[in-house]
Amino acid sequence: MIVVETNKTKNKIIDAATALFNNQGYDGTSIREIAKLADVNIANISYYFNSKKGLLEYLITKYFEGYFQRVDEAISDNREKHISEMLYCVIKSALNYQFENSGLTRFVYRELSLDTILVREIMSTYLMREKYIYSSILNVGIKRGEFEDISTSSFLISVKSFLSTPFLFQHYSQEVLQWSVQSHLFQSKYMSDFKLWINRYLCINRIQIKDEENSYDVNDSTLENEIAVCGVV
Amino acid sequence: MIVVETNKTKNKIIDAATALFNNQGYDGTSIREIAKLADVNIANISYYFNSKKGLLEYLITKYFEGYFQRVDEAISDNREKHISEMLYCVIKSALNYQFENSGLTRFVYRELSLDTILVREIMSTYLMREKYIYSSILNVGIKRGEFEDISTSSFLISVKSFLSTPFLFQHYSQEVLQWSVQSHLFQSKYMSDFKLWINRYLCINRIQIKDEENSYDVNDSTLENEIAVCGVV
Amino acid sequence: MIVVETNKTKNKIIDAATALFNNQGYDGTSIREIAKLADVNIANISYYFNSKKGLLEYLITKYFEGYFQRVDEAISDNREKHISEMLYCVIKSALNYQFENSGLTRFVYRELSLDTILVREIMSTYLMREKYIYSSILNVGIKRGEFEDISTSSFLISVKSFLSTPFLFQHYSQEVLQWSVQSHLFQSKYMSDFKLWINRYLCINRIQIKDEENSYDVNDSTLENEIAVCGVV
Amino acid sequence: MIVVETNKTKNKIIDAATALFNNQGYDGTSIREIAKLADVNIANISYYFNSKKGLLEYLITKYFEGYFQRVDEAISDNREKHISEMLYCVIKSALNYQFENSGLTRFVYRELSLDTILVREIMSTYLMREKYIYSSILNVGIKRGEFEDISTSSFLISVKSFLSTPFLFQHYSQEVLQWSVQSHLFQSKYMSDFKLWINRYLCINRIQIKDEENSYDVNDSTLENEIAVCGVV
DNA sequence: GATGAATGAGGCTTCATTCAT
DNA sequence: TATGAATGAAGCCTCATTCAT
Repeated sequence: MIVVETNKTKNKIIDAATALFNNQGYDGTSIREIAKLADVNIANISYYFNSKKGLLEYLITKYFEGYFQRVDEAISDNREKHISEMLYCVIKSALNYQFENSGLTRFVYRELSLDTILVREIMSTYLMREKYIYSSILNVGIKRGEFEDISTSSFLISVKSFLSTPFLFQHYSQEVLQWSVQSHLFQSKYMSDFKLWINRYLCINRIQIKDEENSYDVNDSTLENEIAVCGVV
Repeated sequence: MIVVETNKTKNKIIDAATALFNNQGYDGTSIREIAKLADVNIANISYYFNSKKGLLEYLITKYFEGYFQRVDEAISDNREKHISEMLYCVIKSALNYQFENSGLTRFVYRELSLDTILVREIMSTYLMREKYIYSSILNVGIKRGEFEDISTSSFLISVKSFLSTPFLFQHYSQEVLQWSVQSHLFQSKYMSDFKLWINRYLCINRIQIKDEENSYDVNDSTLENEIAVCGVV
Repeated sequence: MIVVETNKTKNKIIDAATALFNNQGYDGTSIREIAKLADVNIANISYYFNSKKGLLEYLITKYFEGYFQRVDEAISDNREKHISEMLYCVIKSALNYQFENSGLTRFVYRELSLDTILVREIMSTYLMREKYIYSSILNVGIKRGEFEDISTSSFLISVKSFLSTPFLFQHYSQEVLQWSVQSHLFQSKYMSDFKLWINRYLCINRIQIKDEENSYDVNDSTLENEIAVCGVV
Repeated sequence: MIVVETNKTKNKIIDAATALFNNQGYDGTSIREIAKLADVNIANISYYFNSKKGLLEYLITKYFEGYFQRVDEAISDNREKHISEMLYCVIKSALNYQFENSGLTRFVYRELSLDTILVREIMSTYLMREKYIYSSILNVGIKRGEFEDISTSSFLISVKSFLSTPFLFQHYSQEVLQWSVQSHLFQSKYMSDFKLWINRYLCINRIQIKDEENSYDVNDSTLENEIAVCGVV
């Protein structure tokens, strides 16, 4: 019996490229390095992705496809809830996806801060789509009288800022703050901060957002201790 | 009378490099491009900065020296005030500095998200110093009973996130949100959001932060109109 | 039948580099020139030798490996003979090797007169090994009572001088003396001079060194004529 | 009173250039290095010598002028003596000059092993003149019946080899043989070897060459000890 | 599928030199 | 006499890519 290994080489390239792009940036990484880390012949990169740029586009596309899949699922799964709860769940799903693909995520956010043709293309497709999703949620909330009447821009900048910070400052957190954004603790705390934000900034009347999986409570003494151990508090 | 032109060529290089690094990233920019944009011979980059890396280090150093000068001034000028007012003024000064040097700023924030030796050095010097400054303000506030007892890490990540977002998402704001973060309107609004954050998250008792220069009022109808024109609201 | 062409490009580079290094010196030759003379793309030098310095090291290593192979063979083949005969045969082999690779040889001798790290490394390996070989021969000769008790240093400097002169003064011989050190005549005469040196300086009792291949006799009238033709005598 | 310092800067350049050309070769040395070692502005090299090549030519010319001055003096001073004694004294003077300028000497010998236009020019002038001098001495010796009838070429190659070896193998002697060719001991021994060469190869009847200054005797026990100390014997 | 050879373009840096002062 | 600014050319090397196998 022959076990078909679905494209071992291709996956090795993807993993190596993600790691290197993440740490050194796209332009700071050569395909030579990628091939070496992947333990693969250089020509394979051209073979599978046509070019270095093709590899970049593949990774970004892969990132956004996964992102929207997760976000769309979250929307479907939370149709029935209050709009603030839905927003919470959507952002939580998005953030979870990002944490599961943190290397890819940091790299994509960094790359999107450039002014290139590729970036402009991404903005006019994926980011427009994302804007549509989040602004729709906002508008529904406003219409239903759940949310304050804040501008789409303010809302979106806040959301994007919230989603990107753990990744763009990942290295800073580790080196300067000695605090791992990858830890479960951080992620719980970060989500509860978002809950706070929804309540204090967005909602007209405070509501109780239920969060089954993650029953993190800021006053939970166990966690307090964990934080203390981290030497952060 | 002799007019001293302080090193025209060097400044032309600095300006060109800042613009290109800002848009294309450090690794995405060649010294040939810089020399061409600066309308200067390529060898001058070596002459003035030794190497491309030397130019990078010069710009980053220049950025942080200006940053700390502004921040230190703000601290000196606001010694007498409430600590929450002081925090507000310091952040405002920092943000003003960044807006005045927005190209340099975006570039520095992006570069700091990499894992390089240079970045590690910067973190262990400039960012440690910055951490010391902001965490001192936080601790004083906590001791005086003005601030909630939140962790240094949470505080710093919020501050860094606040300071960086307008720059890292500058292009996104323009292309996707059609909203210029460079506008006076945005900057006023952004500062008033920070005032809100201090009051709602940080301060135990809400206080009235006075801000002479910037008497921006969210309900000011003129500005509302301006926003409408921007097509954002 | 498949004819294996052992790396045509690599060999073309080697030949071109040898010729140019020989005439212009290592530092006086650019890899552009080498590539041009070899009729090969410049990047192949990096591809096959990593760097220009790598090419240099390759050539020097190649030279010494060939040199010691020849010398070791000569030693093995002449174990049974008198030590003075053995010395003669070893030096003859070495000199023959050098004449067969005269371009490489001149270049290596010239390069070894520099004070570089590479030269120091070569000295502590290859030249130490060479010293060991020749000084062993000397010591055996002294112990057996065949050779005078002269110092290792004097002996080695004489030997090195003898081996290098035809190459370091090759150009001088041609231009100033109109005498080709590459000619069979020169080489025969040079070896017979060495025979003389062994007899007059080194050996306590004059012996008759037999030299099958090279039955050159200084009084041979044919050769005298050849010399006359050369316009040297 | 103003003391005229005869061109301090020029001399600093000459010294630095000699040292660096000696160790790294002409092509291996940049004018930047020279200027730095001389602690002088780069432009001064162009100012005093027009170009790097001009500096090279200046040094080589300087070398040969000094060389011929010494040789001519030796010839004048020893007109009355036996021709073999004269030869001895001339070579001794030449060698002394070379030892006094050993840096320059090694560098010149190395450079002359190249095939450049400059070298060809030097050969057709200085080296032709040198050839004339030494071959005249040889011919006079032959005519007078003092010397064997050997070819000019053989004679000149031997002489050149003798004059150059201590310099071209200077580094080799130090590193491999642990023997300083700069020492007075070496130079004495080397001259007495030359005396031997004259007697055994060149002269028909052995003569006693008198050498006032340098009464070195191979059997002198003091020197034997000195040699022993050097660890060479 | 995967590879090693080979390439042209362009990377950064250093070169020797010039010129106004 | 001496210098700092500035330059064009060339240095070596690495880049991403192609192609025959």
